[in-house]
Amino acid sequence: MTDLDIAEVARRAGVPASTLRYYEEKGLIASTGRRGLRRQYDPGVLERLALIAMGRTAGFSLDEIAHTFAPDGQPRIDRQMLATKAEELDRRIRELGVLRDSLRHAAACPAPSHMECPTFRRLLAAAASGAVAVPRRRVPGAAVKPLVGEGPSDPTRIQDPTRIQDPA
Amino acid sequence: MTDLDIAEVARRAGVPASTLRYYEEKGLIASTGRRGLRRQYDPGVLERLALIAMGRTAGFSLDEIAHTFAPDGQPRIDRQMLATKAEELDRRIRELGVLRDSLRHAAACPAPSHMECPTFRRLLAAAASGAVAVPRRRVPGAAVKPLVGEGPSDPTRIQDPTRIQDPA
DNA sequence: GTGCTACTTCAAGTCGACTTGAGGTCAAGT
DNA sequence: ACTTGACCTCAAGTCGACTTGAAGTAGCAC
Repeated sequence: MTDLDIAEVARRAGVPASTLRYYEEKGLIASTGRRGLRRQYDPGVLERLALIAMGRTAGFSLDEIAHTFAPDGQPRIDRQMLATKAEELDRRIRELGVLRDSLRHAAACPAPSHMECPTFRRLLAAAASGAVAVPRRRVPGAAVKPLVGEGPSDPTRIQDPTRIQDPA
Repeated sequence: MTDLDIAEVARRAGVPASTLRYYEEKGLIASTGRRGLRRQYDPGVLERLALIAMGRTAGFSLDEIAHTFAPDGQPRIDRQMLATKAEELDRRIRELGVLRDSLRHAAACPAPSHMECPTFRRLLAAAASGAVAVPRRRVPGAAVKPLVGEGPSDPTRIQDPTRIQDPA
């Protein structure tokens, strides 16, 4: 048999064996059997792990990733969902671009205090205005909320209006 | 006095009051005093909160952000650190770009199974090869590791070689 | 002076993705 | 046969950034 030992899979995939057990528990991967106690894996698991890793960095949760695998194990990918995620990612990329520029500017700006630098303040305002949002407990690329359309409304309110405790 | 009540700050900054208390506890913000029990804040706290939000989305932890405020409360920003963070962000942005393209392709690709699509497999390989890494418990933009340079070495090994349990 | 209510404190809980530890098992080498 | 050592299971712990809940308090309207 060409099956791989869990240690071998761990080595090749660059993840600890404990993670493989965890993934198995979550239904993300499956072992082909045991040799003694030890899990054996089909080499194809490496591809699957790569897919999982990719999904993770794209901002999917393990549960979401699990759902993109059809019952038969083949990746049954919801194209609409992918497109949606791609858009979220795209938005996030642009946000981070603004941030990166802000950081670069702040690093180069000669103003003694950054708060006195108009450019920095402008970037700060942009960041605060909701153009940039911080994902709530989620991996990197994940977007936060649909960012409901706001008109040129109340400039005193920044960020997400849904999370207010006392709207009175 | 023009000080703001905690509820007002919460409303304007778009964060729950509990978060403000938490930030105060962590030393990120300070109240100017109390009216009765209630915290009062200088309006400048809004700017500071914006700064904090920006730092968060740039991938700083709250502790790191706290350090970028000098004891006197003025943002004393380490330019070198900013430049470093900007670079990390830049790298992350490029990674996410690859991911986004992968997702878009997968969404558009007519191949019945994505695993049979050469383009998808190529992107997958790129993702698995370490070109894209998933930040370990860290907010969005944070980079993971310096990604030590690898030559055209063993193509069977993917990801981070330092996290192996059983190197035997 | 009595409520109402939004605040207060402090401890504990939550979430996701794993990791760690204790105690046990088994294939292989000597 | 015995030892070794990497695997096994299962429960519990970790990390960061908050949130939640219980129990208490003070400003303001009446």
